[in-house]
Amino acid sequence: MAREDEAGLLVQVGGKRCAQCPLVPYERLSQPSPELRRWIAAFRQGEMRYDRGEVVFTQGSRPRQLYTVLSGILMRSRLLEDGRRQIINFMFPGDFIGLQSAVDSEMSHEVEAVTSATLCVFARERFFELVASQPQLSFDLTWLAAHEESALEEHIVSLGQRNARERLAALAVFLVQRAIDTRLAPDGVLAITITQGQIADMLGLSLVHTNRTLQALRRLQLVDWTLTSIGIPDMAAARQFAGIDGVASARPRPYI
Amino acid sequence: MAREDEAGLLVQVGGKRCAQCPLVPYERLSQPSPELRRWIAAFRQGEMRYDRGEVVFTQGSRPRQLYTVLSGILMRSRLLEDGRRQIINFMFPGDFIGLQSAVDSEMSHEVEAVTSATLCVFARERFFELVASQPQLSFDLTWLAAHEESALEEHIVSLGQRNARERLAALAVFLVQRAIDTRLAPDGVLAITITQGQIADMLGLSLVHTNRTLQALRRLQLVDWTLTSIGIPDMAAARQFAGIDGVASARPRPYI
DNA sequence: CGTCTTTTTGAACGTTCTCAAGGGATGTGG
DNA sequence: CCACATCCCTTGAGAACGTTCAAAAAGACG
Repeated sequence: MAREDEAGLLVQVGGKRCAQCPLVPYERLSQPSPELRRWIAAFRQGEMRYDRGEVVFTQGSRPRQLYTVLSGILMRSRLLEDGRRQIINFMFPGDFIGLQSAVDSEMSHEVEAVTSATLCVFARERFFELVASQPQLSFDLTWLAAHEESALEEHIVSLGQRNARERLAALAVFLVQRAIDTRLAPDGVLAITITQGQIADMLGLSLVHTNRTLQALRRLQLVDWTLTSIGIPDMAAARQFAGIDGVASARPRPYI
Repeated sequence: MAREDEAGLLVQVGGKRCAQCPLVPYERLSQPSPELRRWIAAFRQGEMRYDRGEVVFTQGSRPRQLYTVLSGILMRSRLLEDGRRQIINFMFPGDFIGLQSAVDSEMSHEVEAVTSATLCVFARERFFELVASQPQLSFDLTWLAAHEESALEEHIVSLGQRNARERLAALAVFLVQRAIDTRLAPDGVLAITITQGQIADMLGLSLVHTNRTLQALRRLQLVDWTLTSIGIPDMAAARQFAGIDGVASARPRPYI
C-alpha cells in the first residue's frame, strides 16, 4: 500500500498546468509575479497524489524531490526505535515539504497523507539553481521556515506547559484556524479523519486519557471533535481556555 | 539591567574585524569564500556583548537587527500570560538569531544570554539585498533553518514521549554534544550555569521533580550536572538511556 | 454478516505536581 | 566581621493527573 520512495514512478508530469494552480486563487497567499511563475513552471516535475495513510517519504530517507502541498492535509511524525511515535505537525496547502532534503541531509521524520492530497514536485538537485535565480523565492522559503518554527514552538509550549484538556483545545484551535486560513473550512468545520490514537501521538498522551479528555471537552461544549470532523462552537472561548494569545500573522503566506 | 531593544545604543562598530572572526577557525564550519566574506563584512553593523541574564530582544518585539552568535550560549523562550515560561532551545556559536524578524513578523519568543555572549549584528532592512546577492548565503540559511527545525523536533519528542529521567538525559546529551561540536567543551565537560529552575522550564517539569530526577541520574552515574557545569561520564550509555538515535550531521554547519 | 478498526468504560497503579519548610551558598551594607 | 537578604537546592507528604491493563461496545468496511 505504501508508495515507492523512489523518483518518477508516480509522478504525473503534465497534470494540471501551473496556470490552473489551485494555490493561486487563495487570496491569503501572496501572488507570485508572472516571471516567478514561469520559473516555477519550468522547474516543477509534475504532481503526485496520495490517499489517506500513504507515505510520501520515510524517516531516514533522502528523497530526491521537494514538494509543495497543493491540496489536502498531511502530517509528519518521528518514530522511535521502540515503536512509539510522535506526530510533529500537520501540513496544509501552501506548505513546503522537504526543507531538510533541500540541504542534502537525511529526513528526520516521515510524512504521510492524512486526507487525500496532491503535491507539486520539484527536483532537489535544482534547488540551489532555483534559489540563486529567484531571490524572492528564498525570501518566501525563509518566511515559511520562520512560521513553521513558530508552529513548532507553540507545540512545544503545549507539551511542556499545558495539561491534557488545554492541549486538546489548543490542537483543535490550531487545526481549525489553519483550515479556515487555507479555505478548507469555510463554515468553521474541518472535515478531516483523525483517530484518537493519532491525537494521542500528537499530544503525548495515552489513548485512554485522550478519549476521556475529549469527552470532557465535549461536555464543556468547547470542541465538537469526531472521527471525521472538528468543529469549534465558540472560537474565542476555546482560545481562551487553551491559553492561546490571539496572534495572527499580518503578512499573507507566500506562494512557493 | 535589561538592555535596550532599540538599535544602535550598544552596537560597537569596528570591534573585532571580520578577518579575526572567531567562527572562522571552527573546522566544523564550512568556510566562506573570500567574496562572501567581503559581503558579510560590508553588511555587518558591529558586535554586541551580553552578560548572563541579559535580554537580546523580547517576545512580541520587532527587532531591527539580525544576529549571528559569535561566542557564548543563549536561550530562547516563550512566555505565557500567566507567567509560566517554556524554554524552546539553546543557541550556540554559529547559530542565526532572528529568522522571524528577517521576514518582518513579530518575534514569538524572547532571547536571553545564558553565558556571556557576543553577537554579530546585521541590519534587518538589508536582509533581502543580502540574500539576493549571495545565493550561497540563502542556502546556508536554509541549512540552519532545517537543522533548527530538527532540533525542535527532537525537543517535541522529548516532551511528548520521554519520562522525566529520559528528558533530563536527552537534554544533557544534546547540550554537551553541541558544545563539543562548537569547541566549547574540549574535554567533554560544558561549563555553563543553568539553574534547576531553567531545566524545569525547558523540560516541562516542576522544579521539585527536576531536582529529584537529577539526583537519580547522578546516582546512576549517567550525568554529572551541577549549577555550573554538565559532564557525561559515558556518552554512549547516556544516549542509550535517553533513547537517542546516533544521527550525526555529515555536512559541516555553514557560516553566516 | 463477519472482520477490522476505533471508541468507550472500569479499576489499580505510578509518575509528577503542589504545598510547605529548611538548608546552603553568595553577596551587601552596617 | 556580622547580620541580613537573596538565590538556589533539598526534603517530606498528600493530592492530582495521567498510564496501564483488560474487556466490551460501537462503527466502518467489504
